[in-house]
Amino acid sequence: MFSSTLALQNFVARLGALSPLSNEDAAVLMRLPVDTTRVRGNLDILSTGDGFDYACLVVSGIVARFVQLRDGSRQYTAFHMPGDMADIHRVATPAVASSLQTLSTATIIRFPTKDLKAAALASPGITQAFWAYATVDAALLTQWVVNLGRRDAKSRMAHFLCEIGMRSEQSGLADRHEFILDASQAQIGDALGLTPVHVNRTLKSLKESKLVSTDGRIIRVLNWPALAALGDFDPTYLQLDNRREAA
Amino acid sequence: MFSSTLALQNFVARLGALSPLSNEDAAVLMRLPVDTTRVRGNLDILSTGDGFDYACLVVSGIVARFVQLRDGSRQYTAFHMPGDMADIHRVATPAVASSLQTLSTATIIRFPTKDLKAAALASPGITQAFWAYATVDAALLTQWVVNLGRRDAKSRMAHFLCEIGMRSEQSGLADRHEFILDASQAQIGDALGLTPVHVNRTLKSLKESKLVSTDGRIIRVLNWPALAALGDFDPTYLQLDNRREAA
DNA sequence: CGATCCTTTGACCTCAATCAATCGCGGTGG
DNA sequence: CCACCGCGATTGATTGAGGTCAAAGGATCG
Repeated sequence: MFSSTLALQNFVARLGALSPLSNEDAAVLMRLPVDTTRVRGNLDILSTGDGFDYACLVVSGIVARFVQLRDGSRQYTAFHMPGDMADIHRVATPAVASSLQTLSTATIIRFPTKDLKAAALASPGITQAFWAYATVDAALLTQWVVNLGRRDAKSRMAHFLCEIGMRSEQSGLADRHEFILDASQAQIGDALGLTPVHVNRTLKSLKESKLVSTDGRIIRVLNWPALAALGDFDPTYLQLDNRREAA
Repeated sequence: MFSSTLALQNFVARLGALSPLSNEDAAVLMRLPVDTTRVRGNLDILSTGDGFDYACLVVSGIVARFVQLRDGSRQYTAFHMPGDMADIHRVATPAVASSLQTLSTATIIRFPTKDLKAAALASPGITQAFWAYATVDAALLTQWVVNLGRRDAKSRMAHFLCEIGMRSEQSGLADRHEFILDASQAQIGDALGLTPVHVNRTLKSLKESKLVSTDGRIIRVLNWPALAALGDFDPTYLQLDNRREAA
């Protein structure tokens, strides 16, 4: 498992990979007061302006960002995995708050927005890094748009699995060929714009094509190249630390 | 029409509405060298790392951000209207470049990324403002995801028209009840994830319901409340300057 | 005044939604 | 220990929204 410190380290390392961060900057971030909470699954983490204002770092589990429609249905707009900071954009514009929900049981660290803001104000390097981080988040959103707008169910699912696989690998918890996707098929549907039933059928079809297999919520990718091809997946947008790739 | 200076003023005013900007900061931005270009429609403005690196401010027309798939089809991920700065996120992470295309003939101002970056580095206020601006852009992306993921064609179109209407009004060029949407139905389809044929039918159906009428590329909204209700449209996410609303 | 691009409309088909039932599993109380 | 319950996964039958294919009108422009 992942400890709180490791999650924070992972986050800071990714910031540093995106934007130069001095040792002092990194140290400031690592010294932020850490308030770790275990949250049960399927719970809304109301982060909308109820006075107590925080961003949250995922330690374990998945924290999903969503928009709720009037009819009660939800569209997930991001899945935050361990090491990801959800809602960092609140530092820039508190008014644009998003709703967060745990998919399964999760561990998170709450950082008061004002602490993060103070850190940003005190150091241009930190501001730049936060912004760069938020930019990558927006790049994921962009791909999500493409996925929903232009791909059919199988291709969409393939792209989604590839993204989750790469990001699981990045978090250091798994590798792209075998990772846990701790979400129900209904939740996956709310991410992909599909009904639960069709998520099931789509997965079934991917299994029949020997692209993936599942074991509970463990996803095994049997044929990564074929899955990536089906999903038209190009990982560039994830802005992974390619220093590791080069090694 | 809109002059280059007005477009820049509009942009700086919006920045100021999102994040406090000192007079000095605003003056610095207004003094940026302005290189106005007229670009014919349907042209790609390749902004992907070909050495000459710039962000662009829209003066007239629509500049669309898109992702191109292997099969050549496109998904638009943003429509930039007059007064909008496209691609400002390049200041934070040049690696995350997006492709831009003019829909119809447009006038744009190219700002070398390095000038914007220099302005940001010189003033924390400008950095914050740029970041806040990028955050609103991401909020639009989020809505785009919801629109594609959860709404059927009529509702999707309604939401889209409401957004474009509000933003046209914001640019000072039109009002939400009558504005120019200078895009072909095929281009609208590439934004909404619909085929050109279905865009046509959807519009037809909105006209039959007396929600909108069109005259060439002029959109007239006949019943704003009904259109907004159909599209489940809540303009909060646009982060418009509500000082004007209050007046 | 042809050429080209865009809009509009019709006929047909397909992918995914909907409706409905069954199955399997982990928890829980008698 | 076992019957019961509830959630999630799975599957079948049917429907419907939107895609595809094709052709006919309008505009605009050299």
